[in-house]
Amino acid sequence: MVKDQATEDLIKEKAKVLFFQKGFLDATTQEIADEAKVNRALIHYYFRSREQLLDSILEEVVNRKRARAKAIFTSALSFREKIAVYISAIVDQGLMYPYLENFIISETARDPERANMLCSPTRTRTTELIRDDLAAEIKAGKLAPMTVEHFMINLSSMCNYPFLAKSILKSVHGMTDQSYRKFLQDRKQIIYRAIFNEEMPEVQLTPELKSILS
Amino acid sequence: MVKDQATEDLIKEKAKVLFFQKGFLDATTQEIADEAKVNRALIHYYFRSREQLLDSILEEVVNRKRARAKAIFTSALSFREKIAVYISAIVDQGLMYPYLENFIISETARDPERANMLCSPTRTRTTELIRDDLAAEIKAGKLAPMTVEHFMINLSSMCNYPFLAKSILKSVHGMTDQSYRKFLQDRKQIIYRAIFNEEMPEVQLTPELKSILS
DNA sequence: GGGCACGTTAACAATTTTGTTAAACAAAAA
DNA sequence: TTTTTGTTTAACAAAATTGTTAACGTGCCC
Repeated sequence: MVKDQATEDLIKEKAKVLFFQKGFLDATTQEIADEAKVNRALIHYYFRSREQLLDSILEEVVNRKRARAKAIFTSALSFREKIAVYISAIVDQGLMYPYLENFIISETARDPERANMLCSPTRTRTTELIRDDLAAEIKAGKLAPMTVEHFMINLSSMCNYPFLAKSILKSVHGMTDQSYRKFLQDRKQIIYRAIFNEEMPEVQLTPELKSILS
Repeated sequence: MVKDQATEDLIKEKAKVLFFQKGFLDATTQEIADEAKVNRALIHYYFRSREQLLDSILEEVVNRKRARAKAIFTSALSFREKIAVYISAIVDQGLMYPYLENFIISETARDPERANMLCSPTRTRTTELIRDDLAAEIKAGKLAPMTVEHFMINLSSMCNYPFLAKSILKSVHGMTDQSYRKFLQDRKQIIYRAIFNEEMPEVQLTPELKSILS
């Protein structure tokens, strides 16, 4: 024997390519196996069922998102710099994995239990990491009063929705792939301005942040 | 003979209940037939295939959205009032049909051709209806400069995303159904303020608008 | 080398799902 | 009453999909 973990990782990796990059959200076990060039039975051997493979992928990707958010929001940056980096990270991630959000949305909609599983109370809540910073901004009169929940959702709405609605946007505004990507790049500034009403600062990333965001 | 159009409408109607309200986005033809209490073959008799039933539903719902938007944006209201009404209409629609956006997003992602079909160049583009108003606001210095595309997407992102991410939101912030609905009501003001940086006005709807939005 | 442990494969079984069809049926027209 | 037209039904066929299993292969330890 020589493969072991390697095969399991390969299957997961190729499944993610199908789901997140090729957008084939209802890929069958056969299609996943083909993509990984392995026998379909191996998927069951390693993951028991298609469902559990999806669970495993969903959990991994959500944890990864959480880890990135945590790294950003516990960094030494100023509040507004953190938000700038966060926006940029989400948009960049969307450009790299265009259907990742579709996957998360559609899987949690299909079975809301999954959302609970992923957000157990013991996990770090991103909202808690910015609650005080946000309150300070508001108290200083630099931001219209709102709860941290509304703030976070304004933020993630504007970052994520354009990826979810990709085909509609492209149709409605007659965009090519090229101009769609340009549009998303522009959005980084647009989103920041929509939130803070000022220009987005250039942020110098620490090596640590750089590596976790790559 | 007595049914005809009635049966066809019934099937479509019940399918929409399944998709938009119960959130069963991958309902089978059998499940649709059960919901409508008709024989499954009738679905094929009237709609030929499951796919064409979905097409028909998707087209209807997108046209309906477009018609509402057009009614709002061609009304006699001021620009900011129009936006206030638009926000309110979208959120209310989401409360009524919680999975309608999920349906649109997942169907257009599954087959981007559909998005083209729905947004043919001959259709009225909502963006065109507000382009001039928006330019005037910006010129008057009442709004940060941005293209009408970014403006519209900021708007629809903040309105629609909270419905798409419903289960995640509820998990992350520990919301009940009750508090989730309250949260969405609050968002109307929050979204308006995020865009215009001022309180949302009370708008008196004309009877015509009232009827098309009901 | 022989046996062990694990990975891999092909074949099979079971289920689900879509789409078709021929017959039954019901109302209106002739 | 018979015919005609369009609707509804049950039964069937075909395809797709998931999960299981028994056999096979391959390296490794003794």
